[in-house]
Amino acid sequence: MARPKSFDETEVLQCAMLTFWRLGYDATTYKVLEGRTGVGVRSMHNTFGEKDELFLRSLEMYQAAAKSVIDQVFNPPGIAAIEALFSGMVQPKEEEDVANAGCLMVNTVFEVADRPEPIEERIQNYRSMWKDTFRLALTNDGIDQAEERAEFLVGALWGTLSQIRLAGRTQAGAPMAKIVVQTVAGWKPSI
Amino acid sequence: MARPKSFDETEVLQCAMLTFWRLGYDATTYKVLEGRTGVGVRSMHNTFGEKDELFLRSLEMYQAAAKSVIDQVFNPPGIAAIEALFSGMVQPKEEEDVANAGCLMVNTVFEVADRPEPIEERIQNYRSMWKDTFRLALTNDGIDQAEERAEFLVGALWGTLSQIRLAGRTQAGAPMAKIVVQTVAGWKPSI
DNA sequence: CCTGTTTTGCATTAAGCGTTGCAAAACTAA
DNA sequence: TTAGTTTTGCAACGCTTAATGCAAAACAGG
Repeated sequence: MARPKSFDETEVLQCAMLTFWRLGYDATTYKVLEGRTGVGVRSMHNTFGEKDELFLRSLEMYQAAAKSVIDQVFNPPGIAAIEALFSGMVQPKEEEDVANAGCLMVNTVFEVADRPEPIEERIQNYRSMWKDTFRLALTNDGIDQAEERAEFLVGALWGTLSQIRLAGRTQAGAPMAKIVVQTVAGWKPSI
Repeated sequence: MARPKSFDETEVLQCAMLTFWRLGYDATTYKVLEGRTGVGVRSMHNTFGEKDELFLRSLEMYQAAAKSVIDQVFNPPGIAAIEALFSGMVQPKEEEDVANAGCLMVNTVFEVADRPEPIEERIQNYRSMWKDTFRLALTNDGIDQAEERAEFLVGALWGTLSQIRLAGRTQAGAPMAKIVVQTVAGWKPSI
């Protein structure tokens, strides 16, 4: 009935998400994405709309992936899952290309100063997801003060992810970058 | 003999430094600085040259200020000084305007992806300054493994500063931002 | 083949930023 | 006052990026 798209939409979206993750918001231009996906600027703009919409959809895809990891690791929810999460973040780094990109949401907080409402809302939602996960795991194992401790754990997680990206971005931090991967239980930003 | 400048050079430089610190590299345009200092774009460009030169001089001014703080706190150099440094970072926040800007050098690592040689060199130099400071303090008190422990302390300091800026930039981190100030022993970015 | 719809490529617009040219303004020293 | 030097304001240029208009190309279905 009409001319079909020459590319897979979710595939291109994933590439955009990974590029935002690795390169940051500013450095990820439609032109850069054209170079990575082979899809023309006009076509991407046609299907994804404005840049912020593409970015928002990238954040959503990122969160969905994180959620599926949570479902695996926190099954059942408990202290053991929390331990597995944090210990899973320290691993020898094999491939050079698997960089220490940290967390897309945390990076965004650092790099994007004035965040549009939908973006900020998504970040808060993501943070809540983690806090809820921790709280449930704590209460399931009968730990008290679950609320405060969940808050503490989110702070620990996000702070750690900050440090991971910092290490990956400084020459002096290179040695650390070789043993600490931003991996969340096997989930790496292979690009 | 000739028309004099209508502004104090170091005063404007300090304003630039604080603006880079608070708003980041990108958001600090000559236009923004004109709004803050009242000095015309052309005049600033005339005296400070290209933006990267102004930024480099800002980093130098920042480091000089940090060095004078070090000279005060680490006098004499020792474990007590290290304790004073870290405990000085946790203080109730009085003025709302004193934000959690973290550390200009650390922020730059996060925000500026491709850093020119002189900028990167300055950051490394700054890091070395802190490492040397810690090493001296440790050896002066007869602590062994001073080299590794100094490296550890720099990591702890920079990581903490990352978390401080992160907290200052998220709505969810606001409660933390109220008790953790980026103050390094009384040195605040009052702007 | 033909028709209708969508994609795609090219060019363009608009905005922001760093940077520079130029001439008028401002000031000091004689 | 005058001469000489520097600052300053205005405008413009070049560049990058986001976003859009438009017409040709590509395709599915009749």
